[in-house]
Amino acid sequence: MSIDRRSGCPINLSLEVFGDRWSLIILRDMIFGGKRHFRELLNGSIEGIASNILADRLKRLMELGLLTKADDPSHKQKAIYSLTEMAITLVPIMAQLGAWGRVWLPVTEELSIRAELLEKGGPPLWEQFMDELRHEHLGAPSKTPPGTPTVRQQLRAAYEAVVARKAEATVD
Amino acid sequence: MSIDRRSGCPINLSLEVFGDRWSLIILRDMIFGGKRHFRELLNGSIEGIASNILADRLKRLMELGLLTKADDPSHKQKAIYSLTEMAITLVPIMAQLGAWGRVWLPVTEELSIRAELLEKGGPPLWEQFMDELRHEHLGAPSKTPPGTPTVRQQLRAAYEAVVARKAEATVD
DNA sequence: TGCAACTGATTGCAAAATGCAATCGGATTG
DNA sequence: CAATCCGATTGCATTTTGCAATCAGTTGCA
Repeated sequence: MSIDRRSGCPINLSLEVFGDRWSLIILRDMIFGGKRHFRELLNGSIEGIASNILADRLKRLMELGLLTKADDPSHKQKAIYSLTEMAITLVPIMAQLGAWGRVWLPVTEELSIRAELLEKGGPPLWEQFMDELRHEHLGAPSKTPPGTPTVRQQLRAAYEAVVARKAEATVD
Repeated sequence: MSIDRRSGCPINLSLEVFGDRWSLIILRDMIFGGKRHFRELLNGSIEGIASNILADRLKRLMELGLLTKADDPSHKQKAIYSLTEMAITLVPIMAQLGAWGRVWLPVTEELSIRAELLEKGGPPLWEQFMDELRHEHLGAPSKTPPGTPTVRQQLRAAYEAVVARKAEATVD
């Protein structure tokens, strides 16, 4: 289930990592949704992944070096998954993918608001977000000045603003 | 074979477009390799796609609006495939994918030199390249000043420089 | 005129991946 | 001590993929 090296082209090799239906969805939920546990990923995502596929992909992503697994100290049978630096540096790719999809595909407003925020913020915001992820997942010291709202807070606020506005619009 | 809208998330929808093993490879060969005919794509790529898969993906990419097909006036049964604007704007994604793969995956130098050039050139070079692609595939007037070396020429020159250096190194 | 080579595909078939539902043993909660 | 939650695993039907062979129409050349 590891890489089979169809060719040494970077685009081909990248595709061998997440050129399937689920790997990038799982990483999206971990990066943007903050999901760390099996059940969160299983029930939390809109798309509804099957548990056997999830188990298989988590294993595969660990073998490829994108995730690590550790025991959750608070709960003996709970495992906590962490992003590695390799996975965290996917943020710019996710941002570009989101920006492209927003332009060309029938995205829904609630779900594309995050992509819009990331697009507007540009590389500086991506860097801040990666810094936060390194802090959460790798225990690295955060470089962002205290008091700055986190990117995840901004993402959540933007999402809820859209939902609230939509609810209001249906009342009118 | 069209999009099934598992969810309206931009990343999910993007994955439904090219979250398979071949679609992005075909687009890569058209964008970077300048391939326009069935046989060029079939025999030209390093990875070796099967003809039925190629036919299926070309059809699918046309249905999704990423490619168009036209008769080649010089040859009654030759078809010429063109990139649409939707496909041309994948260049930044390709660049980011290449940059990521170059850092984290066992790429070969000959095949990653293009990714390196695109990374070093940054967004201005991507824009120039997209402009050239619009000229080639959509018949748009080119905005790049005359005399400027095309990006494809630069890509080719960089590739051949690596190959030549490697050949020399084995002689020494 | 004849024929080989080339054009964009199509067909048949085996193997692999996917999706779904049910289930597992251990841990925790009430 | 029963119910629930934990990260998975199993069995099975469906779908997708990969490979080899083949297709009919077109072209170049003798």
